[in-house]
Amino acid sequence: METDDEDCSVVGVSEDDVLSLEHDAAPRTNANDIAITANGRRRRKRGEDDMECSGRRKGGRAGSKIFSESVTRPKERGPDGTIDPVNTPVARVRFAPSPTGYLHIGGARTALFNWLFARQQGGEFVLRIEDTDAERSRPELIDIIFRSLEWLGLDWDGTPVHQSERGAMHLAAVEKLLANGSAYWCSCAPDEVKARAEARGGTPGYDGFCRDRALGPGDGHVVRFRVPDTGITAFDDLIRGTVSFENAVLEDFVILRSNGTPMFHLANAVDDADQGITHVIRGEDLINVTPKVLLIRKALSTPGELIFAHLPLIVNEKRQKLSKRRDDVSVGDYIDRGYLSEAMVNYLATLGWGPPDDIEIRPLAEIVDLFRITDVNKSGAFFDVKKLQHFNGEYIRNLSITQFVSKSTRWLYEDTPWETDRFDIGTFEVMAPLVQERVKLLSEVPSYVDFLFTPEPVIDDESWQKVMVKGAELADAVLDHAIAQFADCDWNAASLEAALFSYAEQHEISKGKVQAPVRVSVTGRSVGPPLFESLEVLGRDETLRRIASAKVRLQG
RNA sequence: GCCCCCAUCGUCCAGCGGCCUAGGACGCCUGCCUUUCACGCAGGUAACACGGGUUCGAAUCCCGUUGGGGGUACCA
Repeated sequence: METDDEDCSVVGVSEDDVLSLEHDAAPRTNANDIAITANGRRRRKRGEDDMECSGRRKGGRAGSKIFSESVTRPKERGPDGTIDPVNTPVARVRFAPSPTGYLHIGGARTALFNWLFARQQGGEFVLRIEDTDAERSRPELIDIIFRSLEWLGLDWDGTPVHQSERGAMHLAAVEKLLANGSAYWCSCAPDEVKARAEARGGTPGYDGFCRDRALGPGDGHVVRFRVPDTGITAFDDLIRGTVSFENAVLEDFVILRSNGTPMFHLANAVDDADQGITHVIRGEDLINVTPKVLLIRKALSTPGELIFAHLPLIVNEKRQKLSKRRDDVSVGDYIDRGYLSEAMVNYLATLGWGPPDDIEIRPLAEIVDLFRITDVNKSGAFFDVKKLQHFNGEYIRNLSITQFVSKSTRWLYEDTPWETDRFDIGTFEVMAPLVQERVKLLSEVPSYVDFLFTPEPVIDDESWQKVMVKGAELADAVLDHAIAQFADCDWNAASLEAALFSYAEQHEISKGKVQAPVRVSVTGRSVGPPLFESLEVLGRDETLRRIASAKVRLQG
């Protein structure tokens, strides 16, 4: 089939949004020119306005604007905007996971880009569970996938459709294809197909053996689609331009299994049509199945045309597609490690796309506004956990104390280094602000406050070695000084600081060196929250007890 | 093998024929701030894969090479 390369300009992309880039900046109108490149892709031209935007980044954290207000955005499109309110159908996209595993990073990104596109277009984002393969589908995973999407904040429209429940419709389509000659029954067993392929020279693929045998249904029979021998099947991709395949290289693929269930291509083509899907946004790993789906649609006389956008793959350090098996990519695992969904979604949005003003960390509402599917990259993107962590740290620091405490809850009560009944939320709340600005992951929270809730500090060997053993002489002297001073000074951070650092002044030693032995004695580690606040919270008796105990240990 | 896709700092993104002595972010390094750590601040490091065209002019357009990835199932 020859797909007339129709315009992809049905895609509505608002180019006249009013942005408010900083709280104190007056809203400005951004009128950007549209240019259509040779291959039909819409590109956005940067105007002077944009230069002005990027220069408006001083003050505040560079590249970060979590605090900013969400943008105001007029719903109506400009006179020469891309949405024709009368003739353009509402964009309707779908995320179609198959429940063969947890939602992983790649799936999350695909869902996100679909969601971004739908929300920006004022269209719909629907879910379809592609569970036609009963062997591999695990129903219990469906709910986990939903919950992961909810965690990410990607809300969907309507009720998710389960492909497995639409068998009748798929079968009807197969009947139709059989009836109009676009498909035929085949009795070749997989190993027969393979054997013949090897025999004729190693080129894999089905040889069309049963094409004209006029077989009917039967045990072990499948239905294959009759791919045209000539011609090309092409489609326009919003990200890649025109992609075309010669029909001759496509084999007659199976559309109905011998157990009577439909294959992915068939169900996919039928359901997209039935659900009124307008745009298919998915990973590039599916680009090769597109001609098959297109061929089926044509043979079924499906009206309308799908618009595709194949996203670049997210890859691992070896530049391979993320795999559930070898890579650590389950969204659930990231939740468990203390990533904030806002940070995850924000980071995912920067994989394959970047905002025109280079400000990467920003509220989702702004990303919805700025996102252009046509500006998505073509090449694979490495999932950089380091950068994700940086985003996460930014988001954590921008939480209110209340939010921080609340989001830390599960790390305070589950699998903690302390006995639950020794934990005191009030005590934690005092320390919270000091912890919040130091962690990149919520899972790190316990290590900053554990010394307050365990009977004894958990001694970190490396810290002990460095401060107490190698610096034994100083440590001993400082500890003696601390014991003497702390015995009767006022018990607050300021007094404690003055009391301890008087040693630093007397002996002309840096404060850093002086505080170290006390820190290790009391908290077990050489790093942690500010020392004097920590001591104030711990209390005089326990502080003195730990210092004395450390001295004993130092001796022994 | 065959088909498809891709190619700018280590990584992510910007670049849309002159504004590029290639910009931002993460990372890394240096310094400042500082009771540790972290934050913050000021710097630094570092890239147009290669070869041909087209053009007055190419990171940007075209072709090829090389490299990488994806697909090649009665998975999706």
